[in-house]
Amino acid sequence: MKNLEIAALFNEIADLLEIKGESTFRVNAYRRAARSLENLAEDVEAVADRGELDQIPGVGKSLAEKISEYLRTGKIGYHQELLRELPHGITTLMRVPGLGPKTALLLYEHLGITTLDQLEQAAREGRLRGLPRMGKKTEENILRGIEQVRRQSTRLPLGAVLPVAEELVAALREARGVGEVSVAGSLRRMRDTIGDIDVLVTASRPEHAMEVFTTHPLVAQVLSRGTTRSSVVLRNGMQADLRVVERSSFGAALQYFTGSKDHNVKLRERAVRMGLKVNEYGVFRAEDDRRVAGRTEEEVYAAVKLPWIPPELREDQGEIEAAERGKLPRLVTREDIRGDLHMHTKWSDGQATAEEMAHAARQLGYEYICITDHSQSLKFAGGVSIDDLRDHIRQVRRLSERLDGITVLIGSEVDILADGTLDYPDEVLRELDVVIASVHSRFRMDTQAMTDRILRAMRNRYVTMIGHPTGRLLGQRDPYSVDVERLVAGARETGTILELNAQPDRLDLKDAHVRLAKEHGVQVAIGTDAHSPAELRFMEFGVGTARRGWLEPQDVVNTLPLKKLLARLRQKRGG
DNA sequence: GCCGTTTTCGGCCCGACTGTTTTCAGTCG
Repeated sequence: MKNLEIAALFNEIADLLEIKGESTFRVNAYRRAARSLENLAEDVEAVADRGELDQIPGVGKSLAEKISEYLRTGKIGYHQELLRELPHGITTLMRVPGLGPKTALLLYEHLGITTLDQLEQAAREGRLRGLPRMGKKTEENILRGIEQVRRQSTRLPLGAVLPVAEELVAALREARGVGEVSVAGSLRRMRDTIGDIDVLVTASRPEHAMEVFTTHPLVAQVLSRGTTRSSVVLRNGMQADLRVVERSSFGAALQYFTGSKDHNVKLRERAVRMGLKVNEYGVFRAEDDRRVAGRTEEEVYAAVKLPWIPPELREDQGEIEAAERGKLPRLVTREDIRGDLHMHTKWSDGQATAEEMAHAARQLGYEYICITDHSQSLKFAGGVSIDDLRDHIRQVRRLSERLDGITVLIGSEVDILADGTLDYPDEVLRELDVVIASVHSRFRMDTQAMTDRILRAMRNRYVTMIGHPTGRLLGQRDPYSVDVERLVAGARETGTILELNAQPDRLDLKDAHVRLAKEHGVQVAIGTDAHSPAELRFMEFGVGTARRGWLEPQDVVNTLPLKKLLARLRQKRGG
């Protein structure tokens, strides 16, 4: 999969063009195409083979040609040309917050700086302050910025950020004079990773809200503090922004700062065509600047003749067109979820008993759960022997009889062995309600072998679903090399469900793949893979990702009531 | 460089904040 490699090259070309002072529109064209490639569910090579590169949003004739060139030669000539004018390292300077293309060029031309190390040294020696528009303060900011880049250059998983954001939101809700409070940005869109936290409030005393925010115990450093916006760095290294907006503009500001950028650009272009102007203060008539909307998001969308669009869809992936035609999906919600089919207990590497998990699930309002401990070969995770599994089956059946208000099913998360066979024989699998087949070993196979391996497991009639189908661990491990399109096609053929694993560092399948599954009529099961009662709450992250993949309740098997679920689970076995 | 209910040229978002300046450039979102 060369999607990310090409996206990175386009981003570097954009940086280089920006440093050269090229038209921002041209620069943005490269950035937009890069984002498109990052979000593409498909292998760009497959798109190229079909001759459909120019169908990718933001990719026209010129960029399609550059993509083909890269696929052919592993290089982009234009990129090489730019690198003959400017050194590669100069773009890394732009990763320092507050340091943009103009400053990068200045540093290079005057001091020959092309690396963070050189920049740090120059700043420490006080050599920056002699340059135009550079003072002592800028020097200090650059040093702090370098530290920030080194400490944490990547985005954090949604699951690590949401609790922190909720703490900030709670503190602001309690602050005197604060009215509305909402997170915005990628957090509100439930992206799998988050770059920074955006919070919006209305406040009768803005300075007090700013005080509460900038002095919160989670704050490590205040970057800026104004009357309408303040920025801080939190203890976890992440940046957080608070904006105070007028009540009459709250909806417009929320829409604006929720993004995504591409969604907003398209929305504003639509507004312009309708003789309107959309900004963070409201929707205005172009002719006389009269405000026609702004208090709520619904109002803003209505002003451009669209229904309200759920934040999870706002990625310019066809949602505006769907809204226009009244074809927005009725997205699945947490309340639609009736049970959780993937969790572990003390029988393998979990922390609680089956009964404790069942009680916790009942608290969440579930009708059913399924206990799915690891299979025998997964020794380090306490894999269950066949004899023990038979005992567990009896115990869970008794437990389910005994408990009121919830049904406990028994299953297993069975290893897919290197050759695609399973870690228990069929006569054991057939006694289980749910068989989740997962890859936990031999990650480094090539695409063909890995895909064949999983497809073989799918062809087993007792395999209900494939667990965490791509094996990624956000920020820790890349997905194993697998052809998701072939997996989806295989799932479709065999009637196998694909899991959307809701562990915050997995979220696997990811949003784009979830959508691909839906488009091919493949159903998904959202499972938490919980290893403790508390982790059952990870369902929220899974639902967020499902919504980003446009899933409706009927696309998710664990929205089914128990009877229908059992029928669905038996379907593949042929009754 | 892309894109099209203003279609093959001429748009493409724009306001807030900082640090330096003495009226604004650079950066960010």
